[in-house]
Amino acid sequence: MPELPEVEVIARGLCTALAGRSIVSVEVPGLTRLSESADTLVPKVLGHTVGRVYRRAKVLLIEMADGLTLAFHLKMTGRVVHGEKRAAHKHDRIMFDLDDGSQLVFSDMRKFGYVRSFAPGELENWAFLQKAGPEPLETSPEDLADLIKGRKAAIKGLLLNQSVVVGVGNIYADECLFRAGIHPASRADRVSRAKRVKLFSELQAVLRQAISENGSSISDYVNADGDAGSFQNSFNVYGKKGQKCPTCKTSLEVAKVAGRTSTFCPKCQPKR
DNA sequence: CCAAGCACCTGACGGC
DNA sequence: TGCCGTCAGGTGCTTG
Repeated sequence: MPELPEVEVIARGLCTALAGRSIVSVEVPGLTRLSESADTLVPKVLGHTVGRVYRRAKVLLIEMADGLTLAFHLKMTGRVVHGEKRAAHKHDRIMFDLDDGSQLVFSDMRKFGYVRSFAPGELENWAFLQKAGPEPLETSPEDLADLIKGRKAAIKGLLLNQSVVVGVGNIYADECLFRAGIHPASRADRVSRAKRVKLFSELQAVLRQAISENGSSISDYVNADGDAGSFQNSFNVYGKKGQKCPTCKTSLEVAKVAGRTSTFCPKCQPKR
């Protein structure tokens, strides 16, 4: 999926494209899993005008002028694309026709993603957001470092844990651990505070750079205009098992950490 | 409380 | 070719 940078890029693109547009009709082709039935979702959104589009954690939020909010979680393969009205494609889940003739399409090959609606004021009561940790780009590296102080879990698992800090997935976890020189399986309580601060500084840098490069496209991700990102060209380690470390030329290795494939340099990211 | 493992889905790819 | 196992950007639930 789209991690924080990808959802942020989609949200920024949609905010410009959708603000002021109203929803004139909704199609639900091959529906499999909305969090509520199309019968109740569709009437709620018809006729509403988009106020703004933004992101919280990895969730894309389309807020209508009256406060009604649509929340999209893209999970692994979800896409939200705005463009000219077209016929439904194979994995399209819900299509919103807008008053200027354009169309917003949510598609999701693996069907893990979902769309749900919140009445004005209800969003803040959503359990998913209530248990979500802080935004990594709106919190100091020092404060983030202190959040995992003393934890015995693998540091990568904590990066991926959305109740610790939001927005980080497998790509950006591996990339910031490499930049900070920390082995993904290191217990957080065995990593010095200076190293932890370094880790979150690097996390911020990598997220900001990824946003500026339109996100990372492995196979599914495209932005709101349907275009791929380019940050995948800047990966140091993610998906590069067996290739040479860009710093020391050692062959990159993989390990399962917190259930996820983790690629790292055994020399630059020593386990201790 | 924490962490691990599996479940949810479809498709792509590599090995035989 | 085809079948089978493995893997994939995430999260939620169950189990220990």
